[in-house]
Amino acid sequence: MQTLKAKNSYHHGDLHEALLEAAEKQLEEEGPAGLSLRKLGRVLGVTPGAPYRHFEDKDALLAALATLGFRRLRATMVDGQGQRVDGEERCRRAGIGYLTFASKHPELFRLMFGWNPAREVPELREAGDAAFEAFAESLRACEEQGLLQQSALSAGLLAWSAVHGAAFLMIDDRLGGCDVGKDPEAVLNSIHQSLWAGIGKPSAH
Amino acid sequence: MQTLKAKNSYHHGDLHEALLEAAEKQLEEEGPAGLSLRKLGRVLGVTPGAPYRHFEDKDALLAALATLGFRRLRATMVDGQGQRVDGEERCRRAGIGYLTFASKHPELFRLMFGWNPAREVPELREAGDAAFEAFAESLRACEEQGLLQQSALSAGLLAWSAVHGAAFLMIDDRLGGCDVGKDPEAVLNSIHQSLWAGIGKPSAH
DNA sequence: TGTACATCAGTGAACGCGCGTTCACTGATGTAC
DNA sequence: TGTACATCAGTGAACGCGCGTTCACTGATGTAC
Repeated sequence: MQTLKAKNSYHHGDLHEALLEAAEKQLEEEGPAGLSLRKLGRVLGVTPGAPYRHFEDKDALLAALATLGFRRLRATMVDGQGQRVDGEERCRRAGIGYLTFASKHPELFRLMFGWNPAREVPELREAGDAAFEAFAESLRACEEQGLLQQSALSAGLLAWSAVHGAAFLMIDDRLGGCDVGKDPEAVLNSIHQSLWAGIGKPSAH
Repeated sequence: MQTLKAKNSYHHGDLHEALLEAAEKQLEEEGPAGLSLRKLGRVLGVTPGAPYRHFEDKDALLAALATLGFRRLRATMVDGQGQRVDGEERCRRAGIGYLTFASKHPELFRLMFGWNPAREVPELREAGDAAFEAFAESLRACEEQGLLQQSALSAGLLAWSAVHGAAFLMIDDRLGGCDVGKDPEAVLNSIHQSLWAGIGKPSAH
């Protein structure tokens, strides 16, 4: 078994991993249109055919990249949540994780959500659903603690929509008019606050 | 002056408009990767060079398309709002307009928000800002009527985020787990309800 | 420990493709008189 | 109303490009004995 690149050999060592890394870099730097298998090969010092030993075609690479992204998004949210804090704080932290991920990897984030592979890739959808689950869990924690005035499902629709939308508006640089900047935590705190208390005057209801 | 296609002539009549229409159709049917100037020419029965009489390059066409999309999005929201209804109902209707637009023109919607032209196109950004303004106006109406418990700006961040996020989740078909379907009005009503009243128990605050 | 051999991950050359864009051109249109 | 002419919106051919993908191949790797 070898994990490092073998010297004096045209074997790369771990081209599979290297391709994914380089693809992410290329995606972030040049956008989806700038991502090509040939360029990847060039960057890694490998011939154009080499990637096909590791991915069936370009779509498969893209799907793997998106899947990986979802897993990292989930991890970012889960790791941030903690176990010893109450539900509301868990939600807040999950939201911050979400926005932080989006602002650090905007193109990957767009790929994950905007792109659909030509053929179905079950693990991709599963990874996406699992990411949403991390969010849903924090809401169910709230529900169990009696913090919600509605079902976790219904609150989740709004909460996820809000965080997801804020992520896009942030990376598209459309939050100029609002007084929060592009700082994930600031954006999330504003949203969280309004979300929790509602925007309407209580008296009106 | 002529508005109809001249017969027995290679002059198209209104190639500019026809290009935009065909481009939108191509975009919706085959996604952004399937949109090419050459194919547009082919579809319209015109040589590959012809489009360059009307658009400097491909980016310019795309920018024009996105600009047009923002104007229509704004119109959809404004037309739906009405003048004789109260602020909250105006918000609701603007939101429905937003979601309806996204679900009818998902690829255009993605182009409008996800794509950034290589060079700055002022009218594009203006059109985008104007669309947001339609939203903001309905919130200011609420503010004037004393319906909000916070500034229209701060409520607007959440409201816009929520509607924007819901639009993306809807067109990406990620709302399967939530009990609303893909119907714009149903999705918006759920969001609207939670948004207005808040998701947290009042007692907790 | 040494050797024979199957497997694996690369090579390198080639394929066909569709694309964006340019350019000298020409026929149609609209205008000035 | 008729004519000369400038402008305009097309033509058609060509350019170079980078791409995805295939394929027969070969050198390196790891394993069975």
